[in-house]
Amino acid sequence: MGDHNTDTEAILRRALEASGQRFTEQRSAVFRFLRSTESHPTADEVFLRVRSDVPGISLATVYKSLETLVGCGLAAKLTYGDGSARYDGRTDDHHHVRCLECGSVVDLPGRVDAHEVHRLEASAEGFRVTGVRLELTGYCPGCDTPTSAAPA
Amino acid sequence: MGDHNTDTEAILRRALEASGQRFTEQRSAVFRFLRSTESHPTADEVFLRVRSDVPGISLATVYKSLETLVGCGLAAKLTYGDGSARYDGRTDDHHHVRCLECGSVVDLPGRVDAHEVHRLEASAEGFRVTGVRLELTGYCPGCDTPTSAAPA
DNA sequence: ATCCTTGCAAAGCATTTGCAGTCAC
DNA sequence: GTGACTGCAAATGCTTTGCAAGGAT
Repeated sequence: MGDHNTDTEAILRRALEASGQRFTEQRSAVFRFLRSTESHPTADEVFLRVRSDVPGISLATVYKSLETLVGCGLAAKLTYGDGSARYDGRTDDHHHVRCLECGSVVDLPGRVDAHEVHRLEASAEGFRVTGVRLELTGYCPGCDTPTSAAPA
Repeated sequence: MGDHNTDTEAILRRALEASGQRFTEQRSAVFRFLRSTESHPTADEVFLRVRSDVPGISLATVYKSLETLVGCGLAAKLTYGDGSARYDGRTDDHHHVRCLECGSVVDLPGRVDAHEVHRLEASAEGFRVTGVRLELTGYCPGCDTPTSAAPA
């Protein structure tokens, strides 16, 4: 059946090799953590967490590793207007809901209809469209309380 | 028929007054420029351009004015992972296409079907959804050349 | 007259970079 | 052995902030 950690490592090795880059403990730990969580962590959160696997790792290396993973197509970078970027270990096409209060980002199970996307693409005259990004915004269960951010 | 500049100024005055803020030449110039362009300028671009109307204006004031406009609902802030935020004077719900090469952002005429959005909202369990953001990415006519960013 | 805004300069923060030592291949 | 990677610290670039002077109501 294949060991999960072994698979993950093999995926990383293959992707790195394909672009002439080297497999390192640091990159591996960052990749493993990203794959293991659905929390869309910031670089700093990855740093804090990965320190338990690779004690001496530096924040700069975490940034570099994340950038490498994004470059290999093994992770995605999510940017909102709220301070730091977040990273997503899921590489399949999917959407997110984001809480405007606490900033948490959650995966959506559904996907926007491809026909709709094509229709919009057709109106993007002159552009060669290569991607779509869709994001819902609102308030998560924990933040949607009478005391915080009451509806208009 | 209504004078366009007068209308724009009245809109701003009303919105500012509603939130206890004051009408100033600087805010007016920033708002006027944002309304007059479809280029989704960065704060710095707004600054450079608005200097011809208000010679002594500072970059800090441009940032503050933009923030004020966003707060009043008279502008929107667009954030991508590429350096600086961009500002949009259109406040109606619409989508964008963004060039991955040069960073230009263009308005899309169409809108994603509301039923599709509701379907996705339904899958965002626990969240109270208040907004959608959809963005196409790709290469604009000027950047989509054989020499730059050849397809895979 | 009140107190919101401005402009300036300094601070803040996330991210990137230069470089010497180290490690993967 | 070679060239890529790491860790450190300094640098960068966008944005925000503190404060005194100026301006809107």
